[in-house]
Amino acid sequence: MKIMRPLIHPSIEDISVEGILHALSDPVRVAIYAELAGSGCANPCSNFLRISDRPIPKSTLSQHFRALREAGLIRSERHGVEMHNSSRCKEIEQRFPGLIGAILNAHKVQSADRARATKRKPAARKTKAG
Amino acid sequence: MKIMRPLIHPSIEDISVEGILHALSDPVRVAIYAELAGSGCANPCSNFLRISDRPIPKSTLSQHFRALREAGLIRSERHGVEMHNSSRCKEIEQRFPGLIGAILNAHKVQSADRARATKRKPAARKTKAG
DNA sequence: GCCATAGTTCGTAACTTATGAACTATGGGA
DNA sequence: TCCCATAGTTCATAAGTTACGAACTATGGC
Repeated sequence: MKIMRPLIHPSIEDISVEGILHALSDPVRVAIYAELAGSGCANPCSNFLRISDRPIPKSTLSQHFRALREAGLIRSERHGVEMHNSSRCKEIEQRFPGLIGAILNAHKVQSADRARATKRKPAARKTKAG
Repeated sequence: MKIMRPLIHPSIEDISVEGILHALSDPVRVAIYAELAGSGCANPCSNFLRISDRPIPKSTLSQHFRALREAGLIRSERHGVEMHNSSRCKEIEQRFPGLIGAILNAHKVQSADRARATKRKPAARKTKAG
């Protein structure tokens, strides 16, 4: 029988800057994390199946949540059939003051810039830069 | 004959948060970048051959500099036989205020924590977490 | 021209990530 | 209690990324 290993949540002193930056260096994961950090309450994974322009397969989503969890960014708890995912931002704020806020703010700036650019020339999509 | 392609420096509006975070999610690259951002003057690549606990092969170093450069974090200019690498932190500060400062500060916090931990049990090395 | 120094490119082996298929885990009926 | 539906995980593997030695380019000095 397949093993369902327990959820891993690193303790605060085992969270690394590199791990945080790596976890948030993926556009889907920052988007998820921004949403979680913004909303006060815990969100199930399935809320995020359509966070990107194309729907995300649930195996992929599951791996993204694992990446965020194991980097120490979120806490996941099973509640019945679904997962309650919430940001660990207060703990991280204590260890690395200002880090999460600055990243989320930069992400917001970038989203706003992109929304403006898209409004100007709506046909241009999928460009990596410019 | 092999092509030596010109150095690529993205313009400020083409710099992405994800790109910055990815570039700085590598321990060698944050260390290099922290050094460059801290020192006022431009540094050649060869200054960093021994920044890590084990010496970094120069082909690897070259790729790390390329990653930093193409993420928009540094500017590299050839001066004679060597490269002058300097941080683009002022430009980035304009686009993403507080981001670089928070990351460098977190990196400093983490280095300090690790130095203390190493002093307590000096034999334990190479552990990823704890 | 030739050598030394600094850095880049290329090939490839090692690692990482994305995803479909098959699975586990839980709760709600019948 | 068994069966089904829903939510998420694991596994296999294909696709993509990274590290590094060897061979190269580029520059300056003699």
